[in-house]
Amino acid sequence: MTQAGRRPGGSGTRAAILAAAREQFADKGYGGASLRTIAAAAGVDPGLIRHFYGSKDDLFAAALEVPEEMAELMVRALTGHPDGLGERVLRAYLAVWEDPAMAGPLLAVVRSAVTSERAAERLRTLIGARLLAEVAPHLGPDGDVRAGITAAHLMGIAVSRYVFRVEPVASLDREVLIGVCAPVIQAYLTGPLGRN
Amino acid sequence: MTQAGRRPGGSGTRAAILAAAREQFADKGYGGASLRTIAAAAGVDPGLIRHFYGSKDDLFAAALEVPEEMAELMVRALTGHPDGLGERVLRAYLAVWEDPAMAGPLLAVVRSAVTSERAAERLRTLIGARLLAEVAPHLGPDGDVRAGITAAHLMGIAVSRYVFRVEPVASLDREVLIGVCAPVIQAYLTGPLGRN
DNA sequence: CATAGAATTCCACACGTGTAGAAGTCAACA
DNA sequence: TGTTGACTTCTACACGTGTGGAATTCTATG
Repeated sequence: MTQAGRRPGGSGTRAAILAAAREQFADKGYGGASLRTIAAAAGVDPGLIRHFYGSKDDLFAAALEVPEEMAELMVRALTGHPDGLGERVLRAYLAVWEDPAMAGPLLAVVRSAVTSERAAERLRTLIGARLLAEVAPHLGPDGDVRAGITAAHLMGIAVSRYVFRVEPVASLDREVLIGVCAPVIQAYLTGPLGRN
Repeated sequence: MTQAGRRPGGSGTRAAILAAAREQFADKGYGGASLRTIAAAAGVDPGLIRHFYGSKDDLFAAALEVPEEMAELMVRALTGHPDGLGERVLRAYLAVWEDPAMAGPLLAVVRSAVTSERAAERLRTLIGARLLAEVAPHLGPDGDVRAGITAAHLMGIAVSRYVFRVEPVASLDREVLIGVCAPVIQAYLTGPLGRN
């Protein structure tokens, strides 16, 4: 078809590959996305993936490089004034999942974590090393339990709403969701812990 | 190696295949488990899978046939007296996930639902058709929101604790977990809904 | 005892996968 | 203006996949 050889002008091929990879990994997971499919989506020869990124694993690692910024956002929301903490955290969390640029890599991590141990480890670090380590100390004793259970609840919301799309949570109005869950998040983070 | 032909005596081959399939699907998902791997785990020729179950899809469907019984348990816990509802539900839920016979198929559904649309649909039916349909009416108006958000929270706990094994929830003492979360489940199901 | 059918093994096909390397073409710098 | 190196294409390999079917041996039914 097309002739071999370099194309004239700067060709954002490398970026196109990464974008396509993020998309494919996000909705098929590591195992489901193939290099040939990714290359096709990027309108590019499969060999270029190898040329730019080496192996599939390396490409995958590159595709997951974004969510640091997301952890930053969450940490900022979590380490503010205790007033309105629950609502602020929940809003920041939902905002992350509704911004395609950040939700993509997140979906990729989650969709892949069920199969690839590398992705699972990445997810654990994302939650554990960043959120827990930086936030737990601000929450007094039992801070790790507070942060951990909060993370579990938030993950349940994201998985139900954005990954598996289970009704009625998937199509629940965002403000209603916030109205119902924010007080619980607030309580998990700052209220009395459990029944006493 | 072994001669072809039927073996003497009743050989629980069919059951062995199903058991191996459940195990493999549970920890690799639909895509990750291969017929040859399943056959090897069952100590059986791959051809037998086709002979007994037809296609991989059919085998998968058979492997997911168990969780009806689990939905039954949850519904029974949910439709009892409102006193101690939260704790009762949470205990039943954790019991299901800690019983290998039921957690296996559940893990298979969750691990596969990220890739196979069939598994995702199954998960939605499991939660939607059974739990929601039978339980929501007992919870008054907003019953579907109550049940849906409760399901989301529970799913978050299971996913964190049993699928991704995110700390500290993964190794949290069960009684502590119940102590912290049961009141919230109770509130989601029967308490005032959200801030007013 | 004969015969139909179930259980089991093996072989083969067509396809998709990740990886590898060879060869061609252009850009940038000396 | 040459030459180096980055970019691009194609072809190929070795392997694993789900599926299909032929051949063999046993059980069960008549």
